[in-house]
Amino acid sequence: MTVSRYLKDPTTVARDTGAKIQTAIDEVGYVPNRAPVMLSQSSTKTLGLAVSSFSNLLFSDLVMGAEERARDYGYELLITHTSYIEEEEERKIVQLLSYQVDGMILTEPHHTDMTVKRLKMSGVPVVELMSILDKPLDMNIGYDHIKVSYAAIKGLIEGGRRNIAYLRARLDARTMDRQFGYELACCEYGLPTYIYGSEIPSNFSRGAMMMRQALHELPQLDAVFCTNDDVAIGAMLACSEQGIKVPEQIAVLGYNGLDIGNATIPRLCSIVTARKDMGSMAVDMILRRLKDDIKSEKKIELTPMLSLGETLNQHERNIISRLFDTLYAVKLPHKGPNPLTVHLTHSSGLAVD
Amino acid sequence: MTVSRYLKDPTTVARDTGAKIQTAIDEVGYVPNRAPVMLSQSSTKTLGLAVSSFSNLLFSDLVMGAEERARDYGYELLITHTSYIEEEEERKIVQLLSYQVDGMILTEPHHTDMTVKRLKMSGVPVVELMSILDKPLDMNIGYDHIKVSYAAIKGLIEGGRRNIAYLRARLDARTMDRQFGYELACCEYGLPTYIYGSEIPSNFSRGAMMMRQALHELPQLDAVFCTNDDVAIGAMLACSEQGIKVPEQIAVLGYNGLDIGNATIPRLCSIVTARKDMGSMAVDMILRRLKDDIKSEKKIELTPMLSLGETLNQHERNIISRLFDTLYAVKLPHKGPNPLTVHLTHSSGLAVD
DNA sequence: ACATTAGAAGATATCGCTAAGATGGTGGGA
DNA sequence: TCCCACCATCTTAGCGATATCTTCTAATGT
Repeated sequence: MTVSRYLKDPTTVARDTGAKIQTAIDEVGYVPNRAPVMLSQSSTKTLGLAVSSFSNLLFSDLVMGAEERARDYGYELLITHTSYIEEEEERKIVQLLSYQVDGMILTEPHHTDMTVKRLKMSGVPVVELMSILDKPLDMNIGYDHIKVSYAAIKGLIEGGRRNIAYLRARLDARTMDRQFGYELACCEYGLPTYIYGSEIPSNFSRGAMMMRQALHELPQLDAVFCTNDDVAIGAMLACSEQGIKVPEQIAVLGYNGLDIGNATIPRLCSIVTARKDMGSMAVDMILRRLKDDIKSEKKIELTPMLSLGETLNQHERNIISRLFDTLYAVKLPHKGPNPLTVHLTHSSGLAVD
Repeated sequence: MTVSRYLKDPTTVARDTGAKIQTAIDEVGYVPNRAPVMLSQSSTKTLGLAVSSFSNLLFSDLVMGAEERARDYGYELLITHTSYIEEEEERKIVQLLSYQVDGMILTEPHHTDMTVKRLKMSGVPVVELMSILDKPLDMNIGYDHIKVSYAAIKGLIEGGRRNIAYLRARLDARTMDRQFGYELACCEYGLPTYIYGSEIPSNFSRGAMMMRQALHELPQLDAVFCTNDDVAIGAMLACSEQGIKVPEQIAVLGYNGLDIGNATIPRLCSIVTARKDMGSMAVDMILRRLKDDIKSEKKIELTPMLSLGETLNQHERNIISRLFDTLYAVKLPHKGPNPLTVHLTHSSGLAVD
């Protein structure tokens, strides 16, 4: 008991007793067993985070954001990945719950029935990240990828592009959302849609291969919308290989705004998502809920930005940026500054414990 | 108790009792608490894996290899990352040990004294991956990056290159090993060394920037050895931007053999490390140790391969490949097939439980 | 010298699961 | 009819940290 008290707060123990304890701890390399804490009903100061993949750089930023914020408040993360598969997510969520996490952050929009039941019954706060959902399990932060893509394609069209292809990779939910927004915009303007997908498992090469195929089949092609930046870089490589000028002949638009896009010449123009911020905001949301159980914020829809890359011309970038702003003004209940900023300012004043 | 028995093996319980239990479990979304298992001294069927980073694709392959193999034997992984920092590794290893893991896989070669003590005293099997170490904590699988780099540079020199630069990124141990091998080879042939490093935090852009600087300062440059494939791709982009022909004017050699390198034109020639295999071999090693405590294999030095990329010419690739083979023949105690193959064949017959 | 008190250390019970052993209830054979 | 065997289920104890309560120790004032 004295040891326990010493570990929690050394000043509650007599000085020389504390010294003896510390010596013994160093001697044997003692590490507390957290099982008893998990057994008692008390908080484990641990949050679970199930990202879709470790091989997509998208999620490493998210992990960093969540982990930094969690550490600020004395929380730890248990991080796992679901491979974009519902059944895998189910397994991993069982694992996380079995460790008695205090909260859970998820990045996939769809879950098995059993997963939903377990999360509801466990009573832990849950944040679903990445996409805005119609019926979130609990809390939700993300983008409406349909609307975002619709606005981006609309911007390309209003900027003068007429034959826009969509290059997609893995068939996850977000890829389909983007496709839907793309089709919506093309349809509205009576323009044709060209969709390319490939089964080669590599995003980078996949992008190049799809682009080669598109260039081969569509001499009239003047823009490509890529489901992510890896695919977009691949597409750019294919263009440069065939001597096609970007953006003069073909515009290339990426999604997520990963660092990669800043290394190419020209730099890739991409729809930037606030990955790190989503991670830290999710932790904030959960901790606030744990602290005073106020269900204030349940859903935060974010507005993307457009990166400064030159694979769209200036005029097109301006149009899309303006459409993104409209998007936001239309969607949110009241006008005001960017919701991201509002939230971060607000939450930075959050005091947990 | 009956519930416990049912969960472990449903046939040990009367059929209708089992049905009632299952109904109740589904009803409440029951998830077992693993704290009691952690409390008792019994195996948790859990291994800890501390990779250096989630933002390096290198490690996602490693995670996949380890996780698949672990699952085959009914084990789970707790995955965390150390940001290449010893103190961060110390924190994360305390976390993993506090969960009573049965084994530990690490990817960093250096540890704090306290970390070493804790691992030793905990008695869990430890595998250090990536580099061959002089004094491994316990078991060890990896490459001798000094020798590998030395052989690669020697091959470039014997192939006719005279002004070879080394482009490095983060100053981790493996980067320094590669630099040492590079310097050794250049020194042996009386050739100058040119080392470029940058503080820009992005690997991809960093590679391009370093290469631009090298091209500017070194008109005589005829080869670059890159500490990883991200940097190498960046270097290739810089070459293509300045109209420099690869490999005719400048050879580019990468390290790790990530998929990215197969999407470029020409494809990147890279030193391929068996990342996924290292993950699964590490799990094998630990499970074998746990099973029968035979300390048979303690250290496995792997031989790299050279990818088929065209950023070196055929002649150069042949020389380096031959040197890699020599490397292996020299190093291992007896001649024979590639140790990787040997091991995998052997371990695939491993029966745990 | 003794009473009082603050401060330090100890005792106890608890969490959920499971190994091992105990108990209960049924059917079949003598 | 009685007893035993067997299968199904129940009881008990124990893992390690900690909240709470109790006990011990030593120093101070009178």
